[in-house]
Amino acid sequence: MCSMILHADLDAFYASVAQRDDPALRGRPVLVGSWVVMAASYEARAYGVRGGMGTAQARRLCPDALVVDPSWPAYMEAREAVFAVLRRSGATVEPASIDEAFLDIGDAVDVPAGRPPPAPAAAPPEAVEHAAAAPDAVERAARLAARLRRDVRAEVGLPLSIGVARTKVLAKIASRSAKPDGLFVVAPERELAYLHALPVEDVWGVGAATARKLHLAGVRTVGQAAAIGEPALMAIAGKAAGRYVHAIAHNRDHRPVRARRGRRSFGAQRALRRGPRTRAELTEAVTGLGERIAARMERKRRAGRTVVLRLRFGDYTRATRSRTLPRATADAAEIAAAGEELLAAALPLIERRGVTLVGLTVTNLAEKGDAGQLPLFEPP
DNA sequence: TCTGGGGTCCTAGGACCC
DNA sequence: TCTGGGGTCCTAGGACCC
Repeated sequence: MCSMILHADLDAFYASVAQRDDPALRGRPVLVGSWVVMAASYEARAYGVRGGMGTAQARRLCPDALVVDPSWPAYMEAREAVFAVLRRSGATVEPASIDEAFLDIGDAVDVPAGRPPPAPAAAPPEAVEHAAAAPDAVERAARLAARLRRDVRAEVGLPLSIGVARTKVLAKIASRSAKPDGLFVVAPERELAYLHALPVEDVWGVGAATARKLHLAGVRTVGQAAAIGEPALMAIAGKAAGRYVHAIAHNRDHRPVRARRGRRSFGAQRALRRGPRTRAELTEAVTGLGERIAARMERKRRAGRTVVLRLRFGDYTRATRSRTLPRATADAAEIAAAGEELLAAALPLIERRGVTLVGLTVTNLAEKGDAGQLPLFEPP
C-alpha cells in the first residue's frame, strides 16, 4: 500500500501564457522580460536561451526571438484556473511556486461523480507501460495525472507536465523528466535505480555549492553518494546538506504534502545603477520599498517584527542587517524607519564597496493559526 | 574559585528554489 | 552566464536566563 505524490509544473509558464493569448507568438521563440529573461518558450530554449539571462545576450543567441513584457494579471488568472482544476480532483494540493504544485492523491481520490472516467486509449503510453507493472495506486495516480493534463490543456489552454512517484523529491525530479508537456511515472520498484543513476546536481535541493563539494570529493551520482556513510557526506557537504543528500540517496523523503503553508515573509528589492549613490537616493529607495511591502501586508492583514535590509555590492558580494522590533508592524513608516537605521549602520560597507541593490524584507510574521513545522525526514 | 547543562531570542550569513 | 525579483530553510555565535 502506498500513497502517490504528483508534481505538476506548468511549462515555461509566462511564455506559454503569452503564446496562448497571442496566436502570432505560437510556434515562435518567445522571451518574457524587459532586460532579464523571466521565461523562454521551448522554441527559444532550443537556441540556448535560459531564464535569468540578460535579454541582450538572449537576442544574440536567438535573433528571431520575440520579446514581450510580463503580464501579471494574466498570470494570476491562469494560475487560479489551473489550481482550481487541481483542487477539483480532491487531492491534497500544496502550491510550491507560482506555476507548480504537489498533490497527494491519498486513498480516496478517484474520478469525481459527473465526470466520465478517462478512456484508457487516451492515456499517454508511458502511463500504460508503467501501470502494467505497478500496483493499483500507481495506476490511479497515472490516470489522474493524465486527466489533469488534459483538463488544464482544455480549460486553461496551457501545457502542464506531471511527475508521479511516492516521494516529493522523486515526483519533482520526474516532472522535469516529463517536460515539455509530458507525464513521467516512477514506479515504486524502479525508484532506487532511477535515483542512483542521477547526477547529484539533478537532485532537487542540491545546488551549485553542494554539487561542487561533492564533485571535489569524487561523488558525481546519487548512487555514489549512497555508497558513502552519513558522517562522510556531512564532512563533505556540511551538516544539513550532507544529511539531506544521505537521506535522499537512500530514498528517504517523508516530507508530507501540506494543503496550506502560510507565507513567512514579505520582501521587495530594487536594483540600482552602478556608481556612487547619494544618501538621499538610498533613503528614497528604502522608503519606496517600505511602502510596497506595507501595502501588500495590509492587503493580506499580516504584520511582522523583524526588518531585514539586504544589500548587494558592485563586486556581487552581499550583506544583510536586521533588527527586531518590540512588536509586529505593517506600517510603511515604521518599516522604512527600521530600514533607514540599518542603512545607517551599513554605511561604511556601502562606501567601500558601492551598492547595486537594496532590499527590505519583513519576517517573523505574526501568525494566525499556522500549523508550524514538521520534521523533514522522520515519519510523522 | 571554578564549573556544569539546557533553553530561547537575536543577528548575520549561506544555500537553494522559481 | 556577469546577475532580476521574489521567496524558503539552516547554521553558528553571542546574549541572557535558569
